Amino acid sequence: MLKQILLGFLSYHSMSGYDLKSAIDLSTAHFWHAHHSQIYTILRQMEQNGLVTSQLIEGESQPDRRVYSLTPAGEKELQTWLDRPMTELPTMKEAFMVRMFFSGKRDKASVLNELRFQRELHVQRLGFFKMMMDQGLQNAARRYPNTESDVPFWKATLRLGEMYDEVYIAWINETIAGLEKE
Amino acid sequence: MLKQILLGFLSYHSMSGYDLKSAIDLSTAHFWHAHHSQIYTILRQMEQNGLVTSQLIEGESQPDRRVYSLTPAGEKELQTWLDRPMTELPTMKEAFMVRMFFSGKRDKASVLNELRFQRELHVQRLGFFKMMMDQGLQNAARRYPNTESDVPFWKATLRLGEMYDEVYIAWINETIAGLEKE
DNA sequence: CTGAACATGTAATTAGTTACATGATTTC
DNA sequence: GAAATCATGTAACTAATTACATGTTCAG
Repeated sequence: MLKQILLGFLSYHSMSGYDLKSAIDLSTAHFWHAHHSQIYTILRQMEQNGLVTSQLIEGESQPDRRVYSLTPAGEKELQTWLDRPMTELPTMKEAFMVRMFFSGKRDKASVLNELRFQRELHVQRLGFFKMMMDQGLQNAARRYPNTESDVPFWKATLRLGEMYDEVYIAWINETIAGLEKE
Repeated sequence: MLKQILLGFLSYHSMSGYDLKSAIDLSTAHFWHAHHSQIYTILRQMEQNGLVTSQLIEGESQPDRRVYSLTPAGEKELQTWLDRPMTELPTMKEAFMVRMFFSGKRDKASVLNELRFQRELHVQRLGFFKMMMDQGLQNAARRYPNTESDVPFWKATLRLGEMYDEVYIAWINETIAGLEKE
């Protein structure tokens, strides 16, 4: 999956591993994140497979950068993947639910604390999503050409982030209320 | 994470890898699933580390079963994990959002089809959640002793599944409407 | 007689995380 | 003078997926 993300970003324009890491952190991280180590590794791999090419750009005062560009093969790979619709439910991995599932014998107060802490984290991220919705997206779109048609889709993924955190917060409130009245 | 799930289920009562796989499919799969190959591998691993013990039970007409039980060390491991609250947001991996994010240049009709297909899948799963909420949970709790205090937590994770699918369906409707009016 | 359910495993591969490793420049 | 940002990589390890492999019983 990370391969597709890198191909996708490189289809907007050429960039370095560092740039890709920043782009991911600012946009896809809430539904798919990556460590820089994995990004650099996969970029090298894709280069060997002819999906991207790289060019080392020497910086005088800044560190050198290795800038990657899509090859026609890489572009085709991305298109092929996009053209094959997903026909299953995406699988989730939600560590917090695992904890909740097995919390029946835990001290109730500490479960409540953990829930409140999680709620705070979701509230914070929700704020970030709202801020991005207002400002971040416009800036991103202006920076690069030919991304007008992408904006509604970027916005849609952000919107799910918002809705998800809202529902998660509602779920925490409901769960806290349920535990307290027992 | 799967290790904790296996420890958690074994804390209810002893069971085989096959049983664990079924239990996961019926309960935690929507927030954490596992293939049988991984389950069997981790059980062996945990046995070597002294967290569980196993006993081969020969079946005359049925195949042999290897039944695993928690050791005191395993129980302690589970408790230690439960007692250390989660202080970060759980990381998500949502392949469908990756597709959406990069769908700006796709044929609009095929994106709409994919969205409608996903909606159908969520509607189906939502039905399953509602059914489990009504019937499944009671049966599960009755089957095993000392799980009364766990029921509200099982229910809570199911409830999040419900809420999540509901919000996902709402998001799909919103997204389809947005794309259609463009 | 066909498929589902029962039942368990290994091997190969891919993906992802954590740790190790370095070093300049800019901002507070 | 310290911390953040820029910038790239490798190594070790853990986790997860896919494929290979086998065999019985029961229901329709």
